[in-house]
Amino acid sequence: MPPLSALRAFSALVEAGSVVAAATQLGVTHAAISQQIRALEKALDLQLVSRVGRKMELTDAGRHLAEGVRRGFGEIQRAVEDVTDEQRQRPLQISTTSMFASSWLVPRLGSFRLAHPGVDLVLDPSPALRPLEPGGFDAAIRHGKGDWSGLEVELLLPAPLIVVASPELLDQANGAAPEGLAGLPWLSELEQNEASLFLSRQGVEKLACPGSVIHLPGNLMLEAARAGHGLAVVTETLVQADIDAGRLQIAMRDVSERAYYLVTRPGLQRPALRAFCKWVRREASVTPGRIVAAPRT
Amino acid sequence: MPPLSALRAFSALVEAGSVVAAATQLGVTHAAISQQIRALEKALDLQLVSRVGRKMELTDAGRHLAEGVRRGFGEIQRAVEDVTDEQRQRPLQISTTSMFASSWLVPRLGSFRLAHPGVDLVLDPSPALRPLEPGGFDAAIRHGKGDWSGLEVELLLPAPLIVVASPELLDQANGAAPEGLAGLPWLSELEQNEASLFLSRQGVEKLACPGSVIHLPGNLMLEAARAGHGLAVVTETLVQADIDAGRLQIAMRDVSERAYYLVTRPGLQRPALRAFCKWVRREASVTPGRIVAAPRT
DNA sequence: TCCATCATGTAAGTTTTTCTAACATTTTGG
DNA sequence: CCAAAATGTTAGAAAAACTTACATGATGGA
Repeated sequence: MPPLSALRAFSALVEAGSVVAAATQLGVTHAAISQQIRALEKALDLQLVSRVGRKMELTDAGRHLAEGVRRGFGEIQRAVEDVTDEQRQRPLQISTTSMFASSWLVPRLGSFRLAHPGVDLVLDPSPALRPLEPGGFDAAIRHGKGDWSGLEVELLLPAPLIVVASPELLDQANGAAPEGLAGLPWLSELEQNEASLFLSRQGVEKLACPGSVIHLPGNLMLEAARAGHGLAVVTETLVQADIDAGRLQIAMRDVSERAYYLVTRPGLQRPALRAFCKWVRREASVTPGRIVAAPRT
Repeated sequence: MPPLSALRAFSALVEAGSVVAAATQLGVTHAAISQQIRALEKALDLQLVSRVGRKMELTDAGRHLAEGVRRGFGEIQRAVEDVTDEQRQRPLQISTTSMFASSWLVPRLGSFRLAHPGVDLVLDPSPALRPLEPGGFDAAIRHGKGDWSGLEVELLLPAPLIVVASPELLDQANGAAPEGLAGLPWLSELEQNEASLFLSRQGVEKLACPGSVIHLPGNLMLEAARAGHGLAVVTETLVQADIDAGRLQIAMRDVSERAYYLVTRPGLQRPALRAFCKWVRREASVTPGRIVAAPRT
């Protein structure tokens, strides 16, 4: 094994993109970095970077090594942070979709705070699956098919996508066959989320009349749907109560098998994260995704 | 971040289990280790090991840190080996079940060697999912439900378990209803494999008469089955040719959804491994698991 | 085209870290 | 209860990593 300090210098060089930047990052002079890189290349008997003019470029071997070393140091850094006091109290950062957050997670948070009073939570309702970097997000709850490679994926709730609207609106659409839906306005979230992909898969752009798509924030969409302002694509699990109460009716359903997944980094988890995952699992099993009757019998 | 050398000393200490052993492992004196551990604990302001007499014991924080650091250094070590061994051409080590190896993998290996002449393969037909440690196995092909956490899992071939026997034997058993099978001898592999778990799940020990289970090496089992020596539990995919040719007939089938999976470590893969995985994927898609007619129509 | 500027490469000397050697301390097994 | 074996501790030696200082080469604007 080559000296670790040389590997760290190399990792910093790749991350920072230049020798001086890497030096600043590690709090040393550029000469230190330069020497370490040279020593590393000599120790491995291998060229890692090649310079064309002022531009730095990685060789294939360099790229491979950089990626592995970055991961390795990341893992170590995370482990160190986990046991260090400052990070012990760092709040759990959970990334999730805004709809899941408002409809499922937030209403249950009281139970979590009761069970784990010492753990602070930060919910980040973001559209995309944020990278679970060290120091960043601890876990994510995502909607999809569970095919995220390189991550620990655990099924929480089966959540097929459905199209809902208020009963009045559907009656008005006369039968609510797919063709009948064409004339109705669509409610769509501002950001990309679990539903927008469904809309594009189904070719809703073509179905809907121009000007009949209303964009609005996710948390307001359900209210708009209940008020009869249009069709909304949602996950069945989250609007079960509305359906049962007759406030919303199912107009269409997706055939693909989608669900909410708990996504974490493989490997170690700090105690607070373990507690959160355990809690989410239990909450999800208490309220399993129910199988409802066929739409519009 | 504490000094990396201290972390490595700590990692070695945990791995080796004692200060002297760790010192030997790193090629230094015991004093060096002792000092590094002390420095690390001071830097983290945290107790990592606690001694009761001569016995060393890890604290909770120590255990957590040790695990993370071990993973991290492992990842780094692997990356380094990948780029240094690229010249040395360490052979790919593939762990798989003996039946899959003999019936599927080996017959296709010619195509792989043709496509990648420079890559040496080592097949290890072992019953259990070997740990994919750095320097050890690169990939495994396993039979199961794909629920291996912490590993990259990719479905290769749907492979339901079935019970087969020669047509003559089944005729003799008169109808081959599950009850009719009770009197027939069972063929079983010596080692644990994809079939033995099925046997125990189905309670075959009770079904079969005492003395009527023949244990033999996996590669001989199919021949024995063809020769009419007994019932064999196999994956459908691997005996499709025998069934089509009428040499074997299906007597029972498992209901659970099982398949062969390509299992790798998450993260980086060296070029030879990437090539192998790609090849396996293509081979598997060329010969997809066919859906056959119901058994014994 | 040329020169100022900026990023990097190199070498010698200094600082810092890490290791060893030697000795002290503690525990275990006979 | 003592010898052996493992660990803890310290001062000084060895090794490493870093800084300073200077050299080289590329870039871009005058």
